[in-house]
Amino acid sequence: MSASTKLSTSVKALCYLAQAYPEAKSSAEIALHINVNASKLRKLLSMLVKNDLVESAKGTAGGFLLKRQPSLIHLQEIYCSIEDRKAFHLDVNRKNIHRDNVAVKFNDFFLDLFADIQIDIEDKMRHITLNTIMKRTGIKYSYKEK
Amino acid sequence: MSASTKLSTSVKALCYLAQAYPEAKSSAEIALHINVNASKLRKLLSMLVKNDLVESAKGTAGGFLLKRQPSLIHLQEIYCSIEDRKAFHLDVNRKNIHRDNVAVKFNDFFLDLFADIQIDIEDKMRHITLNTIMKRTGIKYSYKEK
DNA sequence: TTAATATGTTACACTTACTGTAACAATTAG
DNA sequence: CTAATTGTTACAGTAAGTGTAACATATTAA
Repeated sequence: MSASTKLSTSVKALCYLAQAYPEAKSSAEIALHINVNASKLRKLLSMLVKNDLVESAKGTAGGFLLKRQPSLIHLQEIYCSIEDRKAFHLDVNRKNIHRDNVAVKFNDFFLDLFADIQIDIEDKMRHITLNTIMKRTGIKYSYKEK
Repeated sequence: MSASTKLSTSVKALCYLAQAYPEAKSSAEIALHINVNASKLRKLLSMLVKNDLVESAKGTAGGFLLKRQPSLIHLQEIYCSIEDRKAFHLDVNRKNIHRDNVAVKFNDFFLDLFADIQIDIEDKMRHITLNTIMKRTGIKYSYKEK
């Protein structure tokens, strides 16, 4: 699953949970609704659980529940929860990093550049909340305090 | 070869050509110097030739030659020459794009977002020239008009 | 004309990564 | 105890990436 697919799948699932709130939804039901494999979805959701965006309960009446209201969940959190490898992953050739000083400086240069780019991307995402996305896509907003 | 590896390899090769200017260098010699496979390097260089950053000559006295001075070559050109797939390649699930209106709006949302990010990345790269990189990495600048 | 050299492209075997699905242990509720 | 559910692992099948070699094309020099 590419980074973009993972991100959009996660967002769709979160929107669905916001809609369903405060009712918990099973991975099977979410998967059916957003048209992905339930097992795959559980992998994504488990990461969102670890990052405190979603809570989960096992067992008969279990399922997934949004842990925060949509206006307090931004895209950067979602992205960082599901993706540790960066968009512009640095895999500059490390074989010759000890060859000479110039190779090291090249490496440092690109490392800095890619880090900068990564910061820009995350800044952009930090300003987009789940709420924004729901309004933009016309999803009915039914999250209210328990 | 990942996007970042392709980019840094290309930049190293271009710096070497700037250094060697106006002498043409063969792929074998460049490859030896920057420690990559010559055939692979030729693939990259052929793309730079098509995008007018480098000129090439076949035959005995052939090789590759920088076509523009380093201050007039910026990273965005190099990046776009060797990479048509975008850093944040959109492959949002297209299977269910016809399912309903919400899926279409989700798709549009992410398409816009990723396009924005791409523009930011390319803007950043547009402000970095080969000259900048050479200075930063301490490579001697020996490009002069023929 | 022939030999040598170089680019540009194709091919191919090898390996690695991705994909989709299933399976199952752990946990919970009734 | 049974049914349901999460969270994780496994696995076969497929796709993608990797490194190298091979070769057609072009050019120069002898």
